[in-house]
Amino acid sequence: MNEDTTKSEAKREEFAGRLSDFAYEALRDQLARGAFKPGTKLPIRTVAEVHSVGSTPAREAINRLVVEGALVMAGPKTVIVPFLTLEALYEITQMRLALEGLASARGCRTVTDVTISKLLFLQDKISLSLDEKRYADALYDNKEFHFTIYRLCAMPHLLAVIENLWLRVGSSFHDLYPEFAEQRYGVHNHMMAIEALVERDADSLRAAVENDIRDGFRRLKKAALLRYPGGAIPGS
Amino acid sequence: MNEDTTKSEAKREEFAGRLSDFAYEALRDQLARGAFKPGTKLPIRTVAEVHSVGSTPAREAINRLVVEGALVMAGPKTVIVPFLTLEALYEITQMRLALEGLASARGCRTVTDVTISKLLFLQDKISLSLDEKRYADALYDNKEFHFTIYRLCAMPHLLAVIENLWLRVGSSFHDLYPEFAEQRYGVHNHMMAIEALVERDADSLRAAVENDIRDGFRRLKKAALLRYPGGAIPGS
DNA sequence: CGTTGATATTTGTTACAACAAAAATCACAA
DNA sequence: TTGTGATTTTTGTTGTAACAAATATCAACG
Repeated sequence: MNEDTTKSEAKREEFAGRLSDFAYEALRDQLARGAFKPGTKLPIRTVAEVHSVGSTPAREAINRLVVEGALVMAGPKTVIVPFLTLEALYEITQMRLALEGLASARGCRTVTDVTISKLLFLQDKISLSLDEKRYADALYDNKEFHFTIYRLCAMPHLLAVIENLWLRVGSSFHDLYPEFAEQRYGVHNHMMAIEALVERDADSLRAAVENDIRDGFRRLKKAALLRYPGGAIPGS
Repeated sequence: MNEDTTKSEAKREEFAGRLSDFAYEALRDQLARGAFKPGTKLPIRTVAEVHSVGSTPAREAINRLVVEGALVMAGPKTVIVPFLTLEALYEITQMRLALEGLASARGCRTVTDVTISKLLFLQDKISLSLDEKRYADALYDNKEFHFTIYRLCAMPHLLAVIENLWLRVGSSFHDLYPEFAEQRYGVHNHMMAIEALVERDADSLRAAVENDIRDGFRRLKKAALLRYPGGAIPGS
């Protein structure tokens, strides 16, 4: 655990539902935001105390994230935030290309004007966030942009798998925002995607989405190599 | 639970490792084999008793399978073996086409003669099993055939996701063996795949694998519709 | 200064019990 | 027979404690 994990007893008290879900969502959001440095250990009792839940819900939340691949076991009794090797990042990127390409191509024909308006609105927000160097906001709306497209295909199981892939790479963004986002990443690809949607051109849409994913991979790779000059990011 | 779940205290006693893992593997193998009828309820205490473990490991095993999508929640307190709707089956098939196509195309160039021999051997076993109507054995070796190809690409994360997709459709095979396997399903596609590997032709290999997946989907659909004439298999 | 080995601490695992909520049962009425 | 409502049973959730195993600590030694 690290400095970012402040006791959130207040939030927990107003949370309706299972404590396991509360702990899971709290941890997952932190991971997606890159709040943890790769390698950070997450012991049950610490997670339990930080989020003001018993050890059973804490254990359950951690286990779930391990099953989803968002956390990994570094020993028989140690769960850590994963270091993503370049190989692993590449694999996940290949899966993203295949599945997000599929989702966007499938959804293209069902697009409506309100969706296109929403995408334009989101793209404006992203640009503004980048201008003001609010990288976390930009990343959040970037995700919303993508999933607004993917939701068009109405394939919930596919969506769930894609969401899982995003979660897995999320933890790699720790402290990489500036380098990652510096060059207005994605703006051009996003506009291409919107144009493809306007024209109901599934092939163009898929191409734009794939370009965006490849672009993101290159940028993330570059930013990571800048921080871990050894070559590959160690671990897995 | 049903007739197939006999107390397996003996196996549990000789099992080294966490009881959660023991319970998980036991349940998962039953699911993959289609041992449960869709809709079967799996209460914690029952699973615990059947596999001779406490309720904590049983709960953990069930939760893990729910996260993996192999079991689903039918109510706030009820976990069941999922009914697979035609829509869900179609979605998973689309993902399989994308990911297993990716894996086979990537692995094609690294194939060796020993792998090809293994595939020929497996295909012989499959044919023999079908001759003798040992459908479960045929299905087992069919899986081994596919994953022998997929392992060639050396992408463990991709493999894990594919394995998960197989697990999710596994439970739909309950009592469908005869209809599903009757027409020597897959023989031709498998031979095409082997020939493509011999020629190191990635495109042909991908095509053969995709054909096999589509064929399986059609057969499963036909067999399921035969049993649930209403149209779609209800639930999710 | 680095290694090794023993000791102390931390940590995951599991069983269990109490509680609240959901699901099943059953009787009764339409 | 069917729907409905109350009652009984089942079931998931959570906290806790005991245990064993792994990890961290630290001192002695090369």
